Amino acid sequence: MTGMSTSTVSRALNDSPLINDETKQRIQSIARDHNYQIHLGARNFRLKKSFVVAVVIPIEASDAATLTNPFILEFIGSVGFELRNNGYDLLLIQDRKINERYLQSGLVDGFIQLGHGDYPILNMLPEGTPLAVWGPPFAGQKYCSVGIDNWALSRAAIEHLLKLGRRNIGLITTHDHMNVTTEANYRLQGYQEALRNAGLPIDPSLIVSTDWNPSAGIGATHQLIEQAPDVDAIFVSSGDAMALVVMETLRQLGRSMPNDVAIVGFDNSSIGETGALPLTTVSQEIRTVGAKLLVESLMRLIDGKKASTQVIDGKLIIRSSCGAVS
Amino acid sequence: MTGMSTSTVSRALNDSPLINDETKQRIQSIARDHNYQIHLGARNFRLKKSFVVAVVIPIEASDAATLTNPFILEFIGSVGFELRNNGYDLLLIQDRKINERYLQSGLVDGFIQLGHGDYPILNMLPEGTPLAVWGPPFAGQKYCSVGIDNWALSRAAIEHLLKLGRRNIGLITTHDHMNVTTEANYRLQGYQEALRNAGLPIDPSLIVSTDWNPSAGIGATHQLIEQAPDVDAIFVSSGDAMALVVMETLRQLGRSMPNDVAIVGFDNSSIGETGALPLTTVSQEIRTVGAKLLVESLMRLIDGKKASTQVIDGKLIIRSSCGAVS
DNA sequence: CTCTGTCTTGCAATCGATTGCAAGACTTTG
DNA sequence: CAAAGTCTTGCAATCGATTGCAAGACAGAG
Repeated sequence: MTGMSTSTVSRALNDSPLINDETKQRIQSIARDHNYQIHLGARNFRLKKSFVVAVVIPIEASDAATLTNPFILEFIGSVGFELRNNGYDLLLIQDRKINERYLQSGLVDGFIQLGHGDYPILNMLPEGTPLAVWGPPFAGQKYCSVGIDNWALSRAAIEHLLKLGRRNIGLITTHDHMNVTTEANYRLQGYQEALRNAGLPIDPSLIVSTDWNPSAGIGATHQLIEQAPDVDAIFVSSGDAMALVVMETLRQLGRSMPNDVAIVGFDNSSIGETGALPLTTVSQEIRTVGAKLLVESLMRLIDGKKASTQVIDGKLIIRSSCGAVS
Repeated sequence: MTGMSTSTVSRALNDSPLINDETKQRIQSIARDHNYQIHLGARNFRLKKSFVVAVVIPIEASDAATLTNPFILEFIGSVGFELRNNGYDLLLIQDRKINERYLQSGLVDGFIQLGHGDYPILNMLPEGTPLAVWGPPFAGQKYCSVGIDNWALSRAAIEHLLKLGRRNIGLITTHDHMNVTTEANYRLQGYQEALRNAGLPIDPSLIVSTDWNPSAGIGATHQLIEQAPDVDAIFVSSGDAMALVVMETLRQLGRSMPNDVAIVGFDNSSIGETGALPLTTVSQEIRTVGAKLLVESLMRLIDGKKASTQVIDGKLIIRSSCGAVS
């Protein structure tokens, strides 16, 4: 050692006011010279903190589709950036639900989950579990979430198409869209509300559901064209990656865009920006606002404070895949 | 407690042969009933292990391009899957280089890094640092890496184009391609070797370098077409995402594919598969082989064994973006 | 010179597990 | 019945930090 006791050294390194300035300097410089690294495992154990947050992402190696979703990487990257700004590390958990084991075992201080996953499970968590979920609020939800208003933004997307004179607007959604506690359902509701407000009927043949895999857009497009040959716009609410596949399939089917069919996607992925026809889409603003609020909320919860569910402003980003405004 | 001492309980839960079977059952069932969770922080502290691996990925929130690279998500997902199979968690570190602090402080047991990053830095790490890097081997490298033979596969890609009768083959690469310890350089070497073997000159006007952002493909394509108007094939060695942008730009410039220009990409991202013109590309086989070997190597290093650098078989995946074989 | 108060520093407990060693109970053998 | 051996269990140290409390050194006041 430095001739001092461990308590003095500990206090010196933590810049405690109890320690004489001179001693402090000396100890700190010795630590520096010897390239001393505090053992965070021991420290965290003693302090009952880990300074690690579990980020729960529904990707599975067995399911190629999930490893393909560009929104997920953007989510991980921007949340990780905000966590680091707050002095936390990111433990990535590939699962559809949070596992309390990580919290109870002292491995992490809290959870951030992408999507509500299995909604009832989250609601049954013990009170006080620090958890911030990315997604829109649902009725009766007992935990904190941050997300855009999927319903309103979907309505805005459809209203945009209506304003452009489109009348046979198709919807491509995911199989879970009838489950009330899903984003897909909110997007469906927004779609339906916009049509109702415009006095148009809800035509079931204009609605097609698929799984999450972007390539499922091929079959969905064929099905939609078959069921509703006069479709003049498609809202691909399952994301931009699938929207690109839909556009390509339409092209092969001899439909021109945006003239014959206008397209709107979801997520504002960069892949939609530089394609053949830049994609009109809904931005979730995860990188600009979402990640920051999500992490801020979790930090409050970890500190034992309250954090309320927030709805942030998304954006309808208008590019040429819908044609010019008429 | 259960009436037993902590040592007995500890041994019972760890299924030690020292403990009477009956006692063991009783303790285990009590633990189950009380929903006991071992405190891994304490255990890991005692055992001087963390069962966490740091995965170092060069993504930055400030740099949108990196959050866009589809290969990165595939890498994270498949490495995470393999780690979990080995009982390890994944700590995501967004940086271009590993930080020994994580190891010394007991937070992680080892590192997996995507790409060699700053090659000399890795070579100066203290011996015994458990590190497995994804990438091709470089001369004088002192650490373990796993990756495909970028040189050979690039040569194979060009040979494929030559066989199809292409003679003015362009290369889009990244700015670091003249640095000998980069993948970009290996890809350049493969390109040049194939041309040399075919008795063709290396024409500098056929080589254009860009940054990593896929949208940089627009400018690169314009530059290439201007410098070499008779280009009849382009090897986009910077990845499939950029290859798609290049194809779109060519289309806008009035070139038809694959007739006027054949295209080969890199990484075999799913976005290239379902596009207008399915993309011929080089697969790094990360999901099928790479992640497994990478994690296996790291496990050996963590156990104090040796792990040798490996070159795995990549694949040239032939789709229609080069036209039919003539 | 003594008493009190301020500054520094060290002692020792603590966090929650694991584990070498000792010791008690019980069984087997001579 | 005693000695030796086998099975179980508990004691206590340990991992590397933090921190409440005690105690020593020193200065200033009375």
